[in-house]
Amino acid sequence: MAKVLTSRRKPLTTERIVEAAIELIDREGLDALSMRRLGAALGVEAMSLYRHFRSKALLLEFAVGRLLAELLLPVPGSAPFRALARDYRQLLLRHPNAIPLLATLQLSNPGALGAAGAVMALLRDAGFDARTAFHVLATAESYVIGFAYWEAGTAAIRGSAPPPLPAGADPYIVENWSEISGADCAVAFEFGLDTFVAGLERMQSA
Amino acid sequence: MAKVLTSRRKPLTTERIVEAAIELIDREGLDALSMRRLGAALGVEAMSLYRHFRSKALLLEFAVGRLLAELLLPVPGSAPFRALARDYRQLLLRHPNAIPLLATLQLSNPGALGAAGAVMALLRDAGFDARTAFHVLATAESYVIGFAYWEAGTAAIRGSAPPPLPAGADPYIVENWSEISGADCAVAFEFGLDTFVAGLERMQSA
DNA sequence: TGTCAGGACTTACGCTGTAAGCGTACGCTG
DNA sequence: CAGCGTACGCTTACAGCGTAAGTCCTGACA
Repeated sequence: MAKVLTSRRKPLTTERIVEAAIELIDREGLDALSMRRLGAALGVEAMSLYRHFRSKALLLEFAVGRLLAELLLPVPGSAPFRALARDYRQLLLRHPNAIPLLATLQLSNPGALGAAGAVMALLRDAGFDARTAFHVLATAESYVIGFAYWEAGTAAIRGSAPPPLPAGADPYIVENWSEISGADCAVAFEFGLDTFVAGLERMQSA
Repeated sequence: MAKVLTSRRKPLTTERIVEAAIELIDREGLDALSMRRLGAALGVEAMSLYRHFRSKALLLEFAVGRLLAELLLPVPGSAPFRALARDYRQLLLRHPNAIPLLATLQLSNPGALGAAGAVMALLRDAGFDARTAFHVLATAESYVIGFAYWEAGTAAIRGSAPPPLPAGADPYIVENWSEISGADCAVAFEFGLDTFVAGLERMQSA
């Protein structure tokens, strides 16, 4: 099985392809990831990639798994619930072009299952039953993913200078436009996180 | 300006195009919306659409605006905060194929600005300052959008029968697989909403 | 040395968004 | 009623996409 390639060209492997795909997505965006361009980045023709992945969709699935592996999964016994959400957010900030990929991931993806398992174990240790833990997981994941989209959708109004107010906006928005356009995403994220955790504690104590 | 077309063909208008686009997305999915197919649905060539929209992206922006118009915006004085989130969720459930469109909408979109203004006015009446109202809006929108993705990403495991457990899953997941795969999305959504509102109340009273 | 197989390459098809230019028929003006 | 301007739909064309099918080279082993 051991290959000794004397050829100058490094052999194509699934790992190398996935790595290059993520690199290309990070650098040039999701739309820039075409099989031809990915091949070119690897010094290879597009069709050669199909030796290793049946389809582009499958390749992307592997890329998602690879990205999720960057998550620092919680050590059992620790209770870094906030830290976990923050860590996931950091992952999305490191790979903003991959957000749609992570948003549409299926729970059946091995990487996702691994992460979900770790989080649920954490929540079990905190005293949640399985179904509630699943709900908490759903809520947290929803929030982090949704917030990433919110951040992208409001990025345009967060330029250094308060941008020109779009015409026809609601009076209350006009009145507070500088306040709004000056909002800090990190603060906004923490606000939602605090609110959610406060709600969890209140419901747990009730 | 008034046109009296004696021709048999109804004239193309931006409204008719947007309507047809949404119809096509709902019926056949976002990927099925190509300029050629949209043209065909309207009895027209693809390039004719460019008389009315400079690009496909612009057309989609209008479609988003049109979809947001379906939202039942709150009457000032009422306090249907939960109802608003639910209403947005219902919109996404009515147009599941358009979720990526609504997720990536820019706040500069007139439809989005209108909705945001109404929600912020509602929050002001409830006693929030502008910045906090903006944070609440961000959190709520994030949650609803993110939850739609969660729902899509877990749809596969919610078949009528507990689906085959993927190999290599975490033991805790294996143990509670039936509990997990039997989870009800409506219940999960309400759980997160309750948690969030409870947190808001607690932070407001503190 | 002969054979085999794995992996990269070539070609080709139907699809995409859209730039550029053409033709026609309507509605206004004289 | 004649003629014109222009709004608007049509045609052609191009580069790029995912990928099915088939070819060919090269290294490994008998």
